[in-house]
Amino acid sequence: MAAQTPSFMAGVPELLVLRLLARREMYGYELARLIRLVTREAISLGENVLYPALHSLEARGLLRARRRTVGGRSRVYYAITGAGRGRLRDLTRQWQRISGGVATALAGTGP
Amino acid sequence: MAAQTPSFMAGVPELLVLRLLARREMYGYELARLIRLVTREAISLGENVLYPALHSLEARGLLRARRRTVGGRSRVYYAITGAGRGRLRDLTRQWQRISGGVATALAGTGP
DNA sequence: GTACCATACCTCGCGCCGCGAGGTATGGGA
DNA sequence: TCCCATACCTCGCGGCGCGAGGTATGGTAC
Repeated sequence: MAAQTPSFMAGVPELLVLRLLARREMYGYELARLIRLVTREAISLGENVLYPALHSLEARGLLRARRRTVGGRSRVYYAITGAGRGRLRDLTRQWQRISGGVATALAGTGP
Repeated sequence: MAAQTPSFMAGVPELLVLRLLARREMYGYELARLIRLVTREAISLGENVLYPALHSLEARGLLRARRRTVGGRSRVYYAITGAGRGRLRDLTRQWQRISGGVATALAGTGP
């Protein structure tokens, strides 16, 4: 098990993307910046992580994509679907269970 | 990206094992039960996860293993090393950063 | 007008790691 | 004798983050 640089990041991009798109439609680059902002720099998703994630989510029917041109710039806007919202609920529950469990374990007595 | 059943578990076994062994020496089977107990059933590590993790941690010098026979049963006891404690500090910091970031993002306004 | 940076999108491949599925051996109670 | 809890183990799949790279355009500075 256990990498030199263990991630704790598995599944997090999917969760954050769904969560932010549940508020409003956005495009990739915007999402990347917002994630840094909303996590107070704690989490920064590279575009090599973000774009494949968006494509996968779209292919699975959790997002819908449409290309728009705004101010001479072509952007791909993503919106969450009904299935996406269901998935978001599941992931949120799972995240809270796991992170709660770890928090409890870390809080135990000892150094 | 994104599996059907996304884990949120990456790195967690390593973190929990180091944390519990920082309290006292233990053997694998005992660890498995204690993790379920200490996380209030939120996290359950299968032995297919736990044993490879222990072997990897030992190979990397973060744990020390010794075989003991107790009550007619042969057990492999693991103890954390100095390097292991350093690693535990790093992992704990990383975990708090990531999980804090996610919590902040999830807490944002809107469903 | 051309150099440069921010914007905005993309792909390939590596390597890690959880996890399902399976296996072995022993002690003790029904 | 059967069966369960204890106690250890391995193999292989598949997902996914991430490093490293690539393309194209608009606006600003020199």
